[in-house]
Amino acid sequence: MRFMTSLRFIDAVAREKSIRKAAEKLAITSTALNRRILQIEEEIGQPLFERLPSGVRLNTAGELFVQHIRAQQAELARVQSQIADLSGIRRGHVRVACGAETLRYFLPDVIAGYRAQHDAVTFDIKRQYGDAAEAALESLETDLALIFDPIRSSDFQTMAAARQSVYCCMSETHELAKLEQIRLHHCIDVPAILPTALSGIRQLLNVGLMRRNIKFATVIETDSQEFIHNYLLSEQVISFQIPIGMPQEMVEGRPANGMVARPIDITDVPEGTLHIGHLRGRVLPVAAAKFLDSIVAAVGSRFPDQLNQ
Amino acid sequence: MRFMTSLRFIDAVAREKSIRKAAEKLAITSTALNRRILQIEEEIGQPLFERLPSGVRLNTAGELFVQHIRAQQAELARVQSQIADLSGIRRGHVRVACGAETLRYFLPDVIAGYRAQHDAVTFDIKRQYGDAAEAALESLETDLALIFDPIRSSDFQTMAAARQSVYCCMSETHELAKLEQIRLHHCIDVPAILPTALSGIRQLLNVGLMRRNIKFATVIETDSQEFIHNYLLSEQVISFQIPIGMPQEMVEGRPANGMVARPIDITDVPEGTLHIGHLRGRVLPVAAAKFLDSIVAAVGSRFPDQLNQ
DNA sequence: TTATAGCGATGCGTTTTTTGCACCAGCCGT
DNA sequence: ACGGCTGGTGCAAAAAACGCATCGCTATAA
Repeated sequence: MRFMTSLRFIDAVAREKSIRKAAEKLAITSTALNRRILQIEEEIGQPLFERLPSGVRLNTAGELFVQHIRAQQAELARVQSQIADLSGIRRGHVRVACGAETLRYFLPDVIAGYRAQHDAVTFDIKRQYGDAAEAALESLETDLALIFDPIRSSDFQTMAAARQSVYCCMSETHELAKLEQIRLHHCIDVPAILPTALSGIRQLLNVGLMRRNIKFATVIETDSQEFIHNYLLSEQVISFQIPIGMPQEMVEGRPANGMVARPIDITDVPEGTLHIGHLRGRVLPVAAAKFLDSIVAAVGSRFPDQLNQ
Repeated sequence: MRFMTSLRFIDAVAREKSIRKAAEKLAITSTALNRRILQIEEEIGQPLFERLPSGVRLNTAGELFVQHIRAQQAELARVQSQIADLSGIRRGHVRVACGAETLRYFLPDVIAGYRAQHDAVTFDIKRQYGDAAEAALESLETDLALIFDPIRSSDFQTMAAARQSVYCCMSETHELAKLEQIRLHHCIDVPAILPTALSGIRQLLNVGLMRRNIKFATVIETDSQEFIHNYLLSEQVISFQIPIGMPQEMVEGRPANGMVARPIDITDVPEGTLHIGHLRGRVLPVAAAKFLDSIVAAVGSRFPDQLNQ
């Protein structure tokens, strides 16, 4: 979009906090970029950036203006999507921020289902922890977020929610696999591989551990579910997951790919909530709104007991 | 604002329904304007205008896009005003649509009071009947509206309201001036000068006339309050007005400039409501918001019995 | 202290974009 | 059939944007 160029440039400089760096990313020279910015500042009537020896930084006016630019970009995207929609071709682009839990089985499934009907819609999936996802929503970098506990900002509008209890995962040959249900005291000094402290699952676990004053023998801490998944088969360790992050047969207690899952007593580790929603007050582009409908429907069919708004 | 040029042009063409006419207004050639539009249409991916032999007309996509352009312009104005505001100088521009009633005494008074404090704020006052004012709000051509009955659109957000009963105005030498209160049957066949059928006052009068099956001897029908005002002194005719359209002493029954006002029994002619507000959901520019505060305060002090929201 | 490297700003010649003129094709009412 | 209106197009001139070289400044390192 030609008429957005200057605005996009300002946004880029605001992000990079440097004209030269932004210019490089935008594939133009710093002088051209610099002059565009000077020109806009002149039109506004006052500077938008503070000039520091190490680069630039938004001043108060700049903050306001950049906020406007981002809102404007999101609005334009929405209108474009709406226009594309009425010509029959449902094309568009959806940006999703989600945690590792939904990334593994749930999202690929829902997206594949959606794209089977609307193959002109493209996706941008970003794995982000709760607060980063919320920040991305607020800066309009993302349209939808799937966050597993906790929600901090009141600007998050939940469109669907699912209660999720924590399961203990391990190789089917693991000692604890013989139990129907796991209590935390079973896990004392059992070698465990845990997600990082930022993850919602980890935070729920911590609640239980603190309450009962229990410690795992934490072998590895990682933010890679891929790694956890593979490692469970290489050593007799336990790990933790919520239903939406597991294949259906594992949730039902049967082994899958050599692994099994056993529920943890909820008196030991409380349930968490998976929140699915967007920035409060935002009107989503058509594609994003329709895709959100798909997600809500998918959550509803996988967890029919849940109350969705 | 350089980056808005193309958008402003499209808006102009949409208004003029002709590229050549719009080009003339914008002081450029039609070819330049034509090419800008073709370019944007190409970027959007589909035409925004239908080409007719007599000019152009927005198609559905164009409607959506122009709506976006106007919202975007209003938003930009708001942000600019906000930026200007934080640099201390409260400058800005406020666009008001109002009926004839508030135009005479009320608005000049409030605006003068406001400008005494903020002389960098400029005003654009448009006299418009109710539905035209509401349309102007919706197309973002105006910021505030003061409408005297009835409100049709649910997109109008009332920020202050005042109940207003109708008064009968006449020369102080008029026969009816001797009465304390006027009943409609007093006015049978009395020569009267009336506002046009679009005015709120006229509509309230019609209610009473229909109910009692009474007719005035309508001498003149006009939309000019100025004319009515002057004519009352030239011939023994009656006219009608609401308190906000009269000087204080007239409301209290004393003569002003050779004229007096007498209340009409509200069982004959119902009270109406003066609505002051803006487009629902719209965030007003700083100047407009502050000025609205002034209006609300002024209404509150003139009509202290009224319930303002 | 000097040297250096990084930053944004600016003068100037070049390239790209936009504009205006002249003109075309189509439609409408007379 | 005509004149008058519409939007669209080829081409040359005007204007804007761009890239290069360079300046002044500051922070960091030697």
